[in-house]
Amino acid sequence: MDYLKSLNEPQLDGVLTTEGPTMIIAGAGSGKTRVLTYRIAYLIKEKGVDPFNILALTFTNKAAMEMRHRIEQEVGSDARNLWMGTFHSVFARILRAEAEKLGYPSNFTIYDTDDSKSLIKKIVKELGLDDKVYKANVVYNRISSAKNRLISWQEYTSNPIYKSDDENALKPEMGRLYKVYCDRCFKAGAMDFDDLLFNTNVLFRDHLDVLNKYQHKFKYVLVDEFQDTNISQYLITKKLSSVHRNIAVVGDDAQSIYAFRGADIQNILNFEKDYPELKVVKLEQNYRSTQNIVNAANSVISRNKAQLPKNVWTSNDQGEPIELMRATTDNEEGKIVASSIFENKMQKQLDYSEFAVLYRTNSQSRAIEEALRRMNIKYKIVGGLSFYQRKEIKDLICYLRFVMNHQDEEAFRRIINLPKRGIGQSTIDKIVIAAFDHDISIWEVMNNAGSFIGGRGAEAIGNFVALIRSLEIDSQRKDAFETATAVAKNSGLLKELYDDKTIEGLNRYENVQELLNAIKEFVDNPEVEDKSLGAFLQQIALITDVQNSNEEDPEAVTLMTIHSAKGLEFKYVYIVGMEEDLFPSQMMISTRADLEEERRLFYVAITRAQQKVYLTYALSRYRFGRPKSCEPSRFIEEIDPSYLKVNKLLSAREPQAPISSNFAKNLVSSMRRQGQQVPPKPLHQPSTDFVASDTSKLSTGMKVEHPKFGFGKVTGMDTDGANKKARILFDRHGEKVLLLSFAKLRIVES
DNA sequence: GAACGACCTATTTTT
DNA sequence: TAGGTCGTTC
Repeated sequence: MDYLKSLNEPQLDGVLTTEGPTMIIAGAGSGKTRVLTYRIAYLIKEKGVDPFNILALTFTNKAAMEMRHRIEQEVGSDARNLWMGTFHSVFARILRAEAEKLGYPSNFTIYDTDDSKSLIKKIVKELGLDDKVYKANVVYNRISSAKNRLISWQEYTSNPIYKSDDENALKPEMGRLYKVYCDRCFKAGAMDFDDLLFNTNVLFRDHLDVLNKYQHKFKYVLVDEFQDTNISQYLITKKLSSVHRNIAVVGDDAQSIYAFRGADIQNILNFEKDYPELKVVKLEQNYRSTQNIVNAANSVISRNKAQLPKNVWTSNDQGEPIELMRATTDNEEGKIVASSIFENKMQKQLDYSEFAVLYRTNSQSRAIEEALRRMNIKYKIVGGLSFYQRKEIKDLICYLRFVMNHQDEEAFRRIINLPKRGIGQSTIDKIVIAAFDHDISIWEVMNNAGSFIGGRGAEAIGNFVALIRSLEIDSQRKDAFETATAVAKNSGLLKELYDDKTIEGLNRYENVQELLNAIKEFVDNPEVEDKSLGAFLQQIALITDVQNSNEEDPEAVTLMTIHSAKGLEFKYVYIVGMEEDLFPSQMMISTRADLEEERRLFYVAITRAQQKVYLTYALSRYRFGRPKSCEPSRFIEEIDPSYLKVNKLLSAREPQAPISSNFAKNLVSSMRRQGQQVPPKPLHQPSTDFVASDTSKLSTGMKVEHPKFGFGKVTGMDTDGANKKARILFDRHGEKVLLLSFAKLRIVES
């Protein structure tokens, strides 16, 4: 029990209170993961609980992997039998075992967001609706939020409230879209991410024998990041733990930042009502940050009304105050941040990996990236396009999906003519229409292509069907790696990429090889029992994040949104774009009136830092193409001034621009009153490397450099209103990207 | 199917 | 401003 000695009293309480409902409120940096892992280790080692009877749920793959790793360190290979993973992966596993009860094939496909949206786009088109009114994004979000609240399409279409909501929003056909979308997914033998939870609820509601089985199996249920659960997830855990009632939830209401996708902070605020005998443990000691950081964070979050009472404190050093820096423009903000990072690294002898720059929106990364690049500081961006979203990867995966599930419509559309085999849009339309007319599946139509389609199309389809058939037979005899290799080779995908000798083509070929390597690793992993292609597909369908631990670079600064920073920590944290309407986001406040969630987001951002926080804002920022003058964020004012310092060393000279904001004026006068030295405004220096190019100087064939995309080639010109834009081809993740740009280019070669 | 011109749109994000 | 998309033309 040595491992328990390092814990403080409440942490120990959190570990030892194994029986009955427990809620662990874990402040930022309070050792939450530690308590969770030790709790599981304690159950297994000291209480002799079979790992098979423990269910531990997390939100992200990263969190699940980290916890599994740490538990393995404590309890060894026993941990293998733990039921631990993300909500989606655990319930996908259960659904796969019980799929037939819901009318799904056990090898059902999991649609990712791209699949779902492209299906919605098609449905909108097929129903003859206006795709500007029914935007795929909006429809998807509406359906998703209904599913997350466990509102089926039947309920949705019959409830007058939703109907009048949609009518008021001038989207009266939303219910119909919801229904058709569900029908199509079902026919395709596919579940989207939300279905994995929705259908688990259906399964447990309609099949009490199944519920009963899992209720008795899972004697101990643990939920991490509980503040992020939605209703659907909450009800599943509630049902599962209703027999043994050993449910432990761990979370921090102050860090609930996912309401926009259905997370309900009420789950954590009302947990006590569902479990009157609830034991509440509060982890309030912060081990991560300095006193200044903890206190500043507290002073901000205490303004929220909806929260559980707690007092986060630390016995760490007082540390340096939070430092506020002002820039005149967004580009200058980047420069200030870059040079501050450089100075700190040199003075304190730190690695660049100990710095993070956090922003509210992804678009803010541009200015920071440019500045870092100019100073030759390496950086990595978290988020963005993941490996599995790259075209060539998704192509191959869709092949694999279709081999496993011939009903998978999205996969079918993607691969039917890839590589080109003479099956054009008209043939595809014929297939889909025939399937619809005869109420049979697309696969059945293709199997009888002669009678439904005829002609040359039928022959091409016949070859395709034969290919898929032979691959299917392979998949029944061989493991995932052998099957995938056969698919890549026999489909002609690999050859097509191999024949492409351009740099991008080589890249794509390597990416496909990398995917095959990943499958090989999966097959060779002794812990994996089921080495079939289906098992592999199930696993990767739920991996969506880019985080690749072997890509760790100690010499790179991390750039990311605040959302993706959750759960991480850095010595130095720069929070940029501290401007009203940007952070807090104007949209968030005007459409959802949710200032409190924005404040929690700010809280999350500050509490990532171990040693020091910098806040920066610009007086002017490009937004939607136009420079816009900005007010400093209200969150700056909300920090107790005793933990805040205004930087004095930004520049030696007074700038020309007048102080434009009242807040800045007030700040300056209050500093003068307190006898502090007022910082001079920073000097604006126009960039010399990348100048806004006069498009008349550009012409087809020129090689240009873009600060973000690197080198590209001008392929032509484009008229956009009164402007001329250059059309430039860049290579991004192996995909060609056409950029229509008329600024920030450097001519490399005419 | 590339090239061209015209037009539209614009959070946060895990699974 | 950056970026996408779509119909028309060659």
